[in-house]
Amino acid sequence: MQISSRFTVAVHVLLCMELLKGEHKITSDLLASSVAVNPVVIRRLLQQLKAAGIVRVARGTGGAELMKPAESITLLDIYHAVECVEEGELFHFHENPNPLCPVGRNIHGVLDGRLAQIQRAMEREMESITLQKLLEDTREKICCNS
Amino acid sequence: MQISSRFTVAVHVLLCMELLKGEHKITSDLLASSVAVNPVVIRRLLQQLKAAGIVRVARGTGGAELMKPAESITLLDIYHAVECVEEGELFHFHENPNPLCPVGRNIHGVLDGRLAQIQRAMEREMESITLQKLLEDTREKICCNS
DNA sequence: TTTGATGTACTCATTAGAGTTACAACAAAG
DNA sequence: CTTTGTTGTAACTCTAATGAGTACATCAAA
Repeated sequence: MQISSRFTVAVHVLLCMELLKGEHKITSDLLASSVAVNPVVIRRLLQQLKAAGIVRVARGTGGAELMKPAESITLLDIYHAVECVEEGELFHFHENPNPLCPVGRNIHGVLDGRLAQIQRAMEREMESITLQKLLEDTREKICCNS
Repeated sequence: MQISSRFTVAVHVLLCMELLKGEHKITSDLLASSVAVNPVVIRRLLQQLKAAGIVRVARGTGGAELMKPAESITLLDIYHAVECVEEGELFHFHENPNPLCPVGRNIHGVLDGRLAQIQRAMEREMESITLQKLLEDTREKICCNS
């Protein structure tokens, strides 16, 4: 299975928030129109980002903004905020291997560490990419094609 | 979402094939009993591993075995064999960002490379782990607890 | 011809994701 | 204190992927 599109949508939304602030009030409708999904999907996503301390959302009056500087928000933070699965659980392990089989009895002991190692490699890479870098890349591209 | 348990089941199955050969004929029933799933699930999995050139399955008479030495089978090979998604598609990207928004217009250009970079990190780690290493780890553990 | 496997077509249940509608709760402006 | 424009959230549908299971035709070798 793939990692949910909530992740790429979340990055998209955060970029919008920083790049369009000033020009527009950042409402779920505006974000929904940029991403091209239903506004309710955006609102649900904003709730997850809020719970993770990444954004603030103004109820009533409307509008959302970052709660931290973009340099201190990494792709890993965003990933953890929007992915529902427990930390350290990228891989789905089959539950009840047969303890009577020498392999079934030991498969967890052999594999668990390896799987964690693979996941860590992915997370390290995510951690190395900040929202700030993506903002710079985006600004540069906007310059070229507008 | 998590990576399907087909992956860990596949690793389990391949370890069984090497460690139990000689002692038992490697049938889907035997493997199913060690993994604790339905034999049909195992047969379907073996078809995918066969298509990837990793195993040979004896129709009629029954029995399965590796087609390559365990040193030359990596976790990445197994992952590619059993995961249905296209190569390079760990992340699910939202399809139609709004080209009228400067962010929507550029989000693919900004993110695609980064996502590929993250996925490569994961795949490099998978590639570094061979079935042979896992076999050695398993033999060692079996020694200790039998 | 018997035997014990595999290969595969079905059906079914469960789960996660995503889309949509509807509406109560809310904050600020008038 | 009422209007206005939003957010927060419940309820529902739809789709796709996974996984479980049954049944049976196909097959190879004894």
